[in-house]
Amino acid sequence: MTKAPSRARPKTVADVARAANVSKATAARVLGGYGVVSDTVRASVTAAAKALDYRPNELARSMTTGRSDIIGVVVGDIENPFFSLAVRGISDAAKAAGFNVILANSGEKIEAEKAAVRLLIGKRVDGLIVTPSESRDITHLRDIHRSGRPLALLDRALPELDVDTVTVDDREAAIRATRVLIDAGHRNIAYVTAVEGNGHEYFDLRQIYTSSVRERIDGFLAACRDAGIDRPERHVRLGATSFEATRRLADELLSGSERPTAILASDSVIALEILRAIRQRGMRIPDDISLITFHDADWTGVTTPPITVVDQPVYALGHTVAELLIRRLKGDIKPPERLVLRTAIINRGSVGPPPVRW
Amino acid sequence: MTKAPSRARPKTVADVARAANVSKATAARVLGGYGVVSDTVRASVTAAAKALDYRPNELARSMTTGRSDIIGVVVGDIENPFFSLAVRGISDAAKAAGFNVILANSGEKIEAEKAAVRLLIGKRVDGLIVTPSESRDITHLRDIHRSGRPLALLDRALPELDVDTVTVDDREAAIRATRVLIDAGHRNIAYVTAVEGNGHEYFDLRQIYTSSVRERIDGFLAACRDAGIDRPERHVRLGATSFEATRRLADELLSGSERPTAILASDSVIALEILRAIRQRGMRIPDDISLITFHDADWTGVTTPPITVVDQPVYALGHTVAELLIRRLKGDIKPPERLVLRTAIINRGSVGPPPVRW
DNA sequence: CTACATGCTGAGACCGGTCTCTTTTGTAAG
DNA sequence: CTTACAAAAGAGACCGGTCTCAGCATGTAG
Repeated sequence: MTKAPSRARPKTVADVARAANVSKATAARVLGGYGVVSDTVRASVTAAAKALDYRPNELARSMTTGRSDIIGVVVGDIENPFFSLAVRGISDAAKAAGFNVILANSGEKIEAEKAAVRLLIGKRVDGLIVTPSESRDITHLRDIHRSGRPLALLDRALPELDVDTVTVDDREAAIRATRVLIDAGHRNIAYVTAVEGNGHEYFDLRQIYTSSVRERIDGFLAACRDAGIDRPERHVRLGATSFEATRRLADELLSGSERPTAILASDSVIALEILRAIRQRGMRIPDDISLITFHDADWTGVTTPPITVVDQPVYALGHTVAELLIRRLKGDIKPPERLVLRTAIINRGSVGPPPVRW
Repeated sequence: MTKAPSRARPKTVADVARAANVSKATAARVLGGYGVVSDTVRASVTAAAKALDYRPNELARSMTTGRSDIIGVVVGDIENPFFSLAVRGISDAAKAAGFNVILANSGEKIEAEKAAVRLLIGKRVDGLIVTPSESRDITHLRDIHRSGRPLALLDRALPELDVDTVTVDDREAAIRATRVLIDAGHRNIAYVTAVEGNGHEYFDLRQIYTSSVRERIDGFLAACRDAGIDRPERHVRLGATSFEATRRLADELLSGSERPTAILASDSVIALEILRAIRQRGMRIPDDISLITFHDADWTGVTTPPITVVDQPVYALGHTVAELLIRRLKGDIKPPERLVLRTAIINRGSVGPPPVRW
């Protein structure tokens, strides 16, 4: 039987000091590992601390020091394997440097993102890593910066915000992926992405407030135009923000009269849902339709056929941005860096020539 | 150009009080939303706070109140979709009740788990949810409990620790899954699981210190013995703790002279690696080998054939344990509950009769 | 023997909130 | 015009650490 929750007040420095017959200041020096103390006193304080089972109150500590050794991370969606892997990169880098990580989910909602930032700032994290869900409303990010706390951006850049940023070459990646499809003979290629949009069809690039999404669409369009494809923007589909939405989008796409012969998906979660829709209609990849997706999610290698992907250095993305932030936390005052990591296409079996119609 | 990190000292209650020409106590009442203040004063304080861009210092706040409105969560591996989904369940329940969540990863290492618990306790979280990585060394968990902070256990029970616990019917689930294979005619079934073990082959159930793992193995063995299978423990493989280890295990299994005709995997990450190994050898499912895995990971439905799985109510697992903890945080003093959620088999296409040899 | 540097310890302010207790103010009854 | 009493505002202690500064003892050089 475990002891009843006695709510025993945790021991404090003062308690230890009393037990060791020294002043609070001296006990604090030993316990906090600063200043200078004689060996004899150190020993007796340490002994008293152990006897009382003393644990420092990190709250009080970081209230006076102003440091918490914590990095706050706000990501769009932890359930997306893209982010969980990036977070591991961040955690590993943080741990190596003696920092801890607090994670908060924004669900890609600007309001939740603001709330998360407010929370983390309130908890006095030393610095933040954010995946900004949009570029229109960034006052909360400006505030972080203004409060003197370092901020670093992950996966999405904000031109107006001059802070350390790590992204991938989204535009290039989209061009290369699109070219793979074009080279295979496709002319009717759909691009499906997760950004919230008003209306799925027509759009203006300036309506896309997430840099990575915009870059990719831009690359997609460029590659299409380059190949002489007419009005490629007709085939861009926005709004794949949930299972259901993606499913609806995919169904529309596959049943329409101008059914694409190839689809490019902007992340593996979307691709999976599209794949399901394709399967359900009894269509075959790559004979009936070709598919490429961003993010080399682990399952993409085990489907039949395996899926051709844009391989992003996700772990490195997280690891690098954390390193940048930590460097800043340690007092580096170099001008902000904007790193762009390279992606690569992994050719597997999901791309073939377009089907010949009657 | 954003303003240089001016390191402007954040505004405090005292600053606001001064600006509004009231006492610190009064300003605090308005800002903290407690006590009673006249409407006029409230208005002027609020205005001053806005003008100064005041943000409360949660650290200082929770230092005096003793509450932080934070739930600490320690899970084995955030990258495992099982845990990310459970964490979403926790987060949703927490958010609904006005709590925030701090996440820490133990990597299934007991030392990291202890460090994480120490950190969270130090940060004075209000309560903890832990997925204990083993049952031998639980002093740190006892300590949480002793310090008066509520603790709840997720997915893994500890008989010696009488706290709120939510698990699934692991033993039953394993029995049912094994029966599916037995009913299909299999007699040589391997069970592959992730627990750290000294030696992969022989083992004693008492050597398994993770309750869910033990329960499942127990169920597997029971079902096998029930079917008259001789020494089924020969076919239990421990140690699938990493990509590489799992791969090695799978290769051994598939190349051995007593190659199993069916495999039961204890989680989807393991199953995926086994699937890869099977594919690479050119073997086909279910003709050459049958496969069932715990956890209805999203990819299991899109492979060819789709994989038969043990569907665990993962989201509910997280949601429920969080609710239990929150109830306790709100002062409920009922005796601890141990909830066991039900699982179900989803029959898909990865189980067939064993192949006939020559 | 005095002067001064050095090492160690103690006293107490401080961080930014909360909260108790006291004082002031406003209002209505006598 | 008091008096009574509630409502509102203020003063200051407190939480548990850190950190500055002062004090004291000892060591060493002049």
